Amino acid sequence: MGRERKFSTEDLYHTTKQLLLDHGYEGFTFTHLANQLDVSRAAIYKYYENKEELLSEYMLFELRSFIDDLQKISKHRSFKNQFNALFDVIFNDMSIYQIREIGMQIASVNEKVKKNKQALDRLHIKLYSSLQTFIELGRSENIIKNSIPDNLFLGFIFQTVNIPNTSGLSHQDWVETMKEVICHGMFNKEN
Amino acid sequence: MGRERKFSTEDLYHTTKQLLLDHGYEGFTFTHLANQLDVSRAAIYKYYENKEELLSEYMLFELRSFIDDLQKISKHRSFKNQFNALFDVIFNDMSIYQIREIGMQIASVNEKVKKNKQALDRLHIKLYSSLQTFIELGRSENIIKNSIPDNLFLGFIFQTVNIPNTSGLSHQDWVETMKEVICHGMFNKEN
DNA sequence: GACAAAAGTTACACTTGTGTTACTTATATA
DNA sequence: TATATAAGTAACACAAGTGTAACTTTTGTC
Repeated sequence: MGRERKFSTEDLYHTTKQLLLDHGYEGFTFTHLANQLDVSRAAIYKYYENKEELLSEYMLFELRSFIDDLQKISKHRSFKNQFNALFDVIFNDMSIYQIREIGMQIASVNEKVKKNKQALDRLHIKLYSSLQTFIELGRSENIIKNSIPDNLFLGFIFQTVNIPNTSGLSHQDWVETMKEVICHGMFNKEN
Repeated sequence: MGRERKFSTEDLYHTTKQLLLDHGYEGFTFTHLANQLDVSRAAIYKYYENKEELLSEYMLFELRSFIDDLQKISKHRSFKNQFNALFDVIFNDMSIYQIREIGMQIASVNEKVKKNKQALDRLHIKLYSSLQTFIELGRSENIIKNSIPDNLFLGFIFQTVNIPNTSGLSHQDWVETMKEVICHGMFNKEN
């Protein structure tokens, strides 16, 4: 019972993401959010005590769905296939890396937020260990260079997502060139 | 004449940079800045009409000194030497890329800010054309792969700066590994 | 020593955002 | 159809940031 909602959780998360990417953590306000959703600000307080609570819940959602996508990668047997699948996941939604950085700014203003942040930490470890097995596969297949530390390998892959494609290349060509660079570098072989 | 200043422009820029990196563009306030500098907020208004004016002036300073550093690179003859020098410049101050992104958010609130932003645009073009000749040298020496667009080449180099070094490697080793990856990729040759 | 000028402060009016309370509106179901 | 209940709003008190005007403090120079 009760009346129909004017905005779904999906609406809310979508708008939240947009506002975070446009204005950053400190620029994100309930006032903006309510205006975008075309509801009163107080309506949002029916569901979340404050901005930290909303953002931590949103981050949990975002990280969970990203990990879900990542898990599917392990279904591929060879490292090469997993590598290609990873790129598909990352380039499917190019904002995970930025969003994750924003998530770290959330202050633990109450117990619920504290718990959400702990849950985020646990998910983060899960994410990392999921990627760890991916890297180990690459090392056992003797594909990844031994001189490269794990976090450099991951950092490189995740940072490439943030390079804006202003080259005129199609998305597909762009991603392929990116892969080529990550695998074999930007210099010709003899150098 | 007049009394001694409590804070230098250098102090101000240094604190500005720190606040920008810590709180982002929307989190940067005159109130914070004044507190950090241990002066009254009104004192800052003696020199800058508003936050946009201060930030655009700061950005000009930052970009100018970066371009100065870059210009020195062209003194090296070979592409390889220029490439190494570029890395030294970029890793000397790892925040340029982030700062530049923040600079784009400045609103043209008055004529002075408008002019500063135009000056920033011109400097940005100067920066890009300076890097352009660097890339052209690399292409003419047949070192850079033809398949790689200019902006991907530059994007890769500038994004690597943002990868946090949590590997335990020394700064020097980290930078060297980074170079290796950019030049020849993360995969072993046979793959 | 007086005084111009630069540097700094205090205080005020204003704007934007927060969190809460008391209220109204809509709807499933008993 | 009445009614419990969930959804939504309006309004208030408060906090933080902005921009400005009137003031005081310091210092070099005549």
